[in-house]
Amino acid sequence: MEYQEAKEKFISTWGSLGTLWGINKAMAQIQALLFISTKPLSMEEVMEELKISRGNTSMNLRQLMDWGIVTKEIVRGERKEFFTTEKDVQELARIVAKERSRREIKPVIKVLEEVSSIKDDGTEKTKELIKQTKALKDLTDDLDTLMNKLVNQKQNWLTKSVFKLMK
Amino acid sequence: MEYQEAKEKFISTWGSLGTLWGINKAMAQIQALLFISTKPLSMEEVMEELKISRGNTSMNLRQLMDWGIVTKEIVRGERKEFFTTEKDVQELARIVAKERSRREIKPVIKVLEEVSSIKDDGTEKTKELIKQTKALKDLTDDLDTLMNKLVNQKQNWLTKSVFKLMK
DNA sequence: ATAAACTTTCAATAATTATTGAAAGTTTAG
DNA sequence: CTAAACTTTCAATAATTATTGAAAGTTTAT
Repeated sequence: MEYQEAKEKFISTWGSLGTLWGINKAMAQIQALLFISTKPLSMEEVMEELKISRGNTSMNLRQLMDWGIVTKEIVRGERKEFFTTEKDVQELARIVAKERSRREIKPVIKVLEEVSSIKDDGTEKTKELIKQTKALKDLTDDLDTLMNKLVNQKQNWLTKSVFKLMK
Repeated sequence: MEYQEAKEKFISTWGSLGTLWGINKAMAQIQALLFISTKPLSMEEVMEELKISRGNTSMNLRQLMDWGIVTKEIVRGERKEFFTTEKDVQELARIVAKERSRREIKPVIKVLEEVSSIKDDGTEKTKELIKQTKALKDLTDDLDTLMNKLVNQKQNWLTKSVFKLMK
């Protein structure tokens, strides 16, 4: 496999995987492109490489910046803006985990708390609703805590954690 | 909040959360409905409760069965089929984690392996592609391993794991 | 201040994904 | 075997989500 083919394969795979880590295709592809680039890229270059419109590029770069995954670079002597992504995969994973916890998991925990604390009217169906949503809330809470714990240990947290759990 | 409102809130929240665990809205809603039901439900009942068509119900129940989350129940004296979902949240999480690993993570690892093992032609960009996809592959591998380890410990695995990592 | 270089916004449109419903298929009872 | 009861399939359609491109906005150089 040649460089160009490998590059395209990587970008498209990573793009379609976007859903797995909760972002859309274009966003994931832009991030992938920056991730294997040896230098910061301009909007023009991103558009060109991925064959997407200026508007799309602009919006998705903004979202990536909102997530904290991509940052603007100033290149001296250049008028236009350049972009880079976090290059350390561990740091990347840490950012993604934190953001997903904040954006998706925390709000769900809140709803589960509300639902599971309705008044027990003594009926079987109410008891079941309370019991099951409570269990789900506890599980979600635990998963969220675990994720945040994992992710807050700097340096090789994953490897360390895997090792710990193997014992 | 009354039972009916709480129920609807739970089903719709869980439905919109579907993406987080990788399934679609209707699938997630059906699962949610079964999850808080005190008895197996027929297709008719599911359609009725969620206001969705027969075809949609049939297809999504099938998918849930493919995932191993929902099972058919035979109720004596009844011609039609009834459905139940796994009621234990830990077991549920275990099934979901395993399926996502198999369906989504493993295939990505395979692509990352292919891409990261292209011939190093000595250019900077090829080196960068190899280095970064390799790092991503290792991370994904670690996450997958961790997830499977977590999930294969029966009984309170999550609580135990959280505890372990707190030390 | 003006104009060029560049970025953002957003209504229109395209692409994708989910849903319907009716026809075809299957199973069971008699 | 036949008919009723039930389920599945799938082409058509609806709903949702992503993308475009051009106008409006911003910044910088002179």
